[in-house]
Amino acid sequence: METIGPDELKYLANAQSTGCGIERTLTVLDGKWTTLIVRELLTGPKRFGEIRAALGTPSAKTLTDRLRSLEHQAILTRTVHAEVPPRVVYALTEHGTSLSSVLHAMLIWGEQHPLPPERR
Amino acid sequence: METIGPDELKYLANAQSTGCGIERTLTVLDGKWTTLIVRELLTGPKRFGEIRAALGTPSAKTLTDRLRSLEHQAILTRTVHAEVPPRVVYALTEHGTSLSSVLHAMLIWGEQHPLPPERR
DNA sequence: CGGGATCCCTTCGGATACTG
DNA sequence: CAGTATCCGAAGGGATCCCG
Repeated sequence: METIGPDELKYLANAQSTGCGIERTLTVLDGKWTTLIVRELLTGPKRFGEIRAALGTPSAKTLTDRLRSLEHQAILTRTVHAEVPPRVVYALTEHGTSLSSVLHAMLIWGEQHPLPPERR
Repeated sequence: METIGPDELKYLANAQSTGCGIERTLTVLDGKWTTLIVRELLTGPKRFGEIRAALGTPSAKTLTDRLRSLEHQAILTRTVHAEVPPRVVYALTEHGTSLSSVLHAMLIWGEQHPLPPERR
């Protein structure tokens, strides 16, 4: 259950010769917060403030930058409700939701492997 | 085949409340090159120069930094062969090899999702 | 409330030169 | 060959102030 089978390994081996889908995934999941934003939205659409609070309050600028990036890549949508005060809701697209497979793999790995003595 | 099932989703939902294994995985797979290094070594131990060439020749300093980081986290081992010229071989530990599940998920996702019109 | 505009500091990562 | 040492520019990300 830990590692993948021989077939998948061969698949990975082959991938390294090509442009490699891994690099594409890394491009999308770039930056310190991106992955966590996606994780947050997997449970449903959320407002700017909700996302911010859930992640440990990164700076507004940083969060805005990341959200814009994901929006441009069609990972999520941004909806502004013309109210006072304004309400902005972010929701994953189908494209973004499909990232759940990657996040799930990360979650499983992280849980099964406690941090080693040293880091960095 | 795209997304995960309802059970796994619920699992992810729960995870966001906790410290979250995802963050641990992100800590390990930090930086621009780390993930690619692991991918490279999944096919077997390799020398410094081999890794460098395979990744598109990052600077020696950068690669050294990443390799040291992974070594400290017990993701890989570094073996120096006392020869002239020296030969240094990097190999994944069992711990490192187990990351293949994560890399595999990334590979699949990247292949199934061509880059959107815009990036960043 | 959800930003936009600035300013600023830290970190990442590349370039170059040198060494065991 | 596989580094180490040093310098450096670019980008990431935080803090603060202001606005619709």
